[in-house]
Amino acid sequence: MSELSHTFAALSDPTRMGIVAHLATGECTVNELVSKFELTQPTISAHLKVLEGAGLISRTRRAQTRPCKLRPEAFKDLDIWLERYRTLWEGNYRRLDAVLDDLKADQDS
Amino acid sequence: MSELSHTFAALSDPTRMGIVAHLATGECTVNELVSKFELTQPTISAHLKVLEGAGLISRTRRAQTRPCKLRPEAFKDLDIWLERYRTLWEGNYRRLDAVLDDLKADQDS
DNA sequence: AGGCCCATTAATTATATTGTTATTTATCAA
DNA sequence: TTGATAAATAACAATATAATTAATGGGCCT
Repeated sequence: MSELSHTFAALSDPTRMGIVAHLATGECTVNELVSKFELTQPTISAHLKVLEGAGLISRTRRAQTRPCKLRPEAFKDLDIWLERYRTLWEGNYRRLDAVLDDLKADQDS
Repeated sequence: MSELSHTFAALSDPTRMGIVAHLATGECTVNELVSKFELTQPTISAHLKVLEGAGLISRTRRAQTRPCKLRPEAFKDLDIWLERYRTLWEGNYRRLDAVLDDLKADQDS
């Protein structure tokens, strides 16, 4: 149910990629991101909403702030998707059977 | 110069994800894709243009047809990007040093 | 309660995306 | 050269995205 196309859409904006890269260093609040990227605060909030909707980040409440952090599961899902294509550039020393099964399943759907 | 955000944008459309999945089975022409996805030929052509612009596919000329195939380098680039985040969900048995170096480089830019 | 700070929501604008139909270009084959 | 087929381009409509400013909501102080 994770709708990977939403994840890709969320990552298709350079600002959001930047936010994600920044969050890789650890949690941070909206205003911290506002001062890092030269955009207004509502713009940053909108980007965070997209990232959250795609499952790339999660948010909590701490006093007045709403710190966000990366959601590992989203990245794991990306890796699983990419796995299908790994044989394109790597020797096929990984699970080629799984790749073929996936493709078969796609054709049935 | 590979502009990963373009790659993500290209993959953010379900039709284009479908095209990519289909191309994983091998080369195919525009019309083959038209009959697989229920969209008009110009629409498919437009999608292919986006995928080509993002470097995800390459195209050749064979008689009247323009077969397309996946470009492994694009997927490799995705994997390299994802590498930074792998420590989020895996034990950090991979190149943690490289991850930290990357983050440092980002902050300088 | 009143003020301050962090963040969201509303309204608006400009631009990009995705699809359509109609037309054009290009290659093959007779 | 003519006709057929493959694909690209043009013109256009509908919707989505990303940014802004202005207004609102909510938690923390004294």
